[in-house]
Amino acid sequence: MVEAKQKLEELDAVLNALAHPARRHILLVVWFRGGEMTAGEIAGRFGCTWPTTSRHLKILVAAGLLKVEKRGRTRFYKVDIAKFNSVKEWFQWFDKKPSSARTSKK
Amino acid sequence: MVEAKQKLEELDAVLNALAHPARRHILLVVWFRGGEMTAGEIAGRFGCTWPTTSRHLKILVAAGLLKVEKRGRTRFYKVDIAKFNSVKEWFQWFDKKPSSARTSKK
DNA sequence: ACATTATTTAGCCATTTCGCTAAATAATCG
DNA sequence: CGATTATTTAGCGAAATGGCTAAATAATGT
Repeated sequence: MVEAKQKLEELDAVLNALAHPARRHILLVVWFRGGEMTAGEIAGRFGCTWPTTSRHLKILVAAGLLKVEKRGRTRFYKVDIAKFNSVKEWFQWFDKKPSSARTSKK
Repeated sequence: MVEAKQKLEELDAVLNALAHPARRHILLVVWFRGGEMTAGEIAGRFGCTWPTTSRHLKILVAAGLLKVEKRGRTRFYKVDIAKFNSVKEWFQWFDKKPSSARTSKK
C-alpha cells in the first residue's frame, strides 16, 4: 500500500508549508486578489525580499497549495485549496472516537 | 482589538505544533488510548528519548492541544481538540470567496 | 532521612530554516 | 545582438529546531 505513505508525506508538506506566517499570508493575499497573482505582485506586498518570497512560493508549490503557470516571462500563482483536505482528513481521526473512553486495565 | 492578534498567535502555535510528525503521532496515540496517558506511557511508545518526548509534550501543551494534570508524581496528558478550530476557522477564509474572481484593473 | 520513581531542565551539537545580497537565467523589446 | 524585465538560484550567516546525555526536581515508599 504505497498510498498511505504518500498521504502522510502530503500532510507533512502541507502542515509545514502552513507553519510559517509569511506563507499563510501569501495564500490569503493571492486568494483575495482573485486567486491569481504574479510573483512580482506577491513579492511587492511583503516585508521580505524577492528571493525570500520566491522561496516561500516554491515551498507552497511543492506542498500543492499553489499552482504556478508560466506565461511569457512572468509566472502566475494560483491558490489550490484541494490540499487543505489532507489536514481536514487528519482532523477527522479525532471525530471518530470520543476522548472520554477509559484505559481498560487498571 | 487585542483579540485578533491573540487568535493569530494561537493559530501560529497550533500549526507549528502540528508541523512535526512526532507531535501528530503523540496526539493520535493519546487520543486513541482513551484521551489520557502519562508522560511515561507516551515516551515509552516513541523512538526518541524521554527528554525529547517531554519537549514535544511541552510544545503541544503550549499550543493548547494537550492538557496536563499532575496527580502525585505522574502527569496525565489529555488531548483537547478545541484548538483545531483555529485552523478550521482559518481554512474558512477560503470558503468565502471563489478563486475565480478576477483582478479588476488591467 | 534515603532510595526510588516520574518527569523535567540544562546544555551540547548537528541540521534545517529563513533572512539577506549578488549573480544567473529566461523571455521580450529595440 | 544588447538592454530590459521577471524571477530564480547560489551562497552566506544567524537563529530555531530537534536529537542526545547528564543532572535536577518532586513525590512517594521504607
